[in-house]
Amino acid sequence: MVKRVSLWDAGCPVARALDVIGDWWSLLIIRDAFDGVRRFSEFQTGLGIAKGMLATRLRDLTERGILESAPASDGTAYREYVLTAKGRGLFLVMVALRQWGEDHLYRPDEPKSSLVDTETGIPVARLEMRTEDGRPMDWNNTRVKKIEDR
Amino acid sequence: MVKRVSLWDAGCPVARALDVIGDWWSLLIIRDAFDGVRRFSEFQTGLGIAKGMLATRLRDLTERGILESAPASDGTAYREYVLTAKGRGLFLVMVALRQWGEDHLYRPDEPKSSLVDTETGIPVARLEMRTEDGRPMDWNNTRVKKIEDR
DNA sequence: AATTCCAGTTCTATTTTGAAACCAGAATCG
DNA sequence: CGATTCTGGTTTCAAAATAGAACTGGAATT
Repeated sequence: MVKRVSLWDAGCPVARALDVIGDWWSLLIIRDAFDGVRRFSEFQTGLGIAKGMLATRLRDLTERGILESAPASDGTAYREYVLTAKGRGLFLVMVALRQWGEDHLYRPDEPKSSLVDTETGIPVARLEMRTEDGRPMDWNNTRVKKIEDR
Repeated sequence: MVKRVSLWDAGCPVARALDVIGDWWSLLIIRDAFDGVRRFSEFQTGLGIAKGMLATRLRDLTERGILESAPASDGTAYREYVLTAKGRGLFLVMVALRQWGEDHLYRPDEPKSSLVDTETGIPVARLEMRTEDGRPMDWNNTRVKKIEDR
């Protein structure tokens, strides 16, 4: 069927994640889902995606357990797509992408949106990496440790 | 005539980020770069990517300031590709993807690799989101605030 | 000097995508 | 109620991206 390369079996969690949500549209659909978009037509007009693409993406994301379809909340007989727990788990990925985008992809004079606490309006702090015992950590102090199974 | 869609101008940092690194191969190349891969042939055999694809991806990533090409460190006349500061800024995206992948894409009995401190071997802690004043935060407590500039 | 290695480019066949036309069932209008 | 529009797709087709193989030319190795 799909001749496109997959690195699922390489055993790298990053490769697996990209296998699931690494195509062009998936993360944008998920971003919109985090923003409260639920209906086919909302995704379609909001993203400017072709309907055929959207249909297959929504189906794939649903099959993969990232979205699920539920009866529409407005009482109509239609259905809507909402994030599952697994899908909501991608929020930190979105935040990381957002922070990187804000840092590197805006001219200084360009207006930016920002992510804030709904109640207080206080912005989200930068994500940071620490060891499990709480010490700050830097990318060049890390390595990937293969765990032999069992 | 049919241009591939770009959401750069939507003003969303996530959309911009995906515009730059959102295609199928880029993040995998960047992942390998974080793992110390530098040479064309290393990327190529490591990823199983077609040479033509790799060549255009490396060019694009270089043009976009994520990689830069430098004289080879082994003394030969070849060149190698290394992450710029902007590229290294994607580390948290990788960590977020990795943690999500570990959480949701492995069967319980499957071996996983993990990211640890080079010195101590202590694993990296889970990323978490906090407000700037240090209170933990959840995805459903956030909203995107548009900033009108100037 | 001949051979192999490296980093590509070029070519072609196959997939994927984007856009538009079409469609059936649900909802809305008059 | 019947006619019309809305919703959520599917089908169709051309254009673009991709995988893979063959080819290239300079660098390194023998």
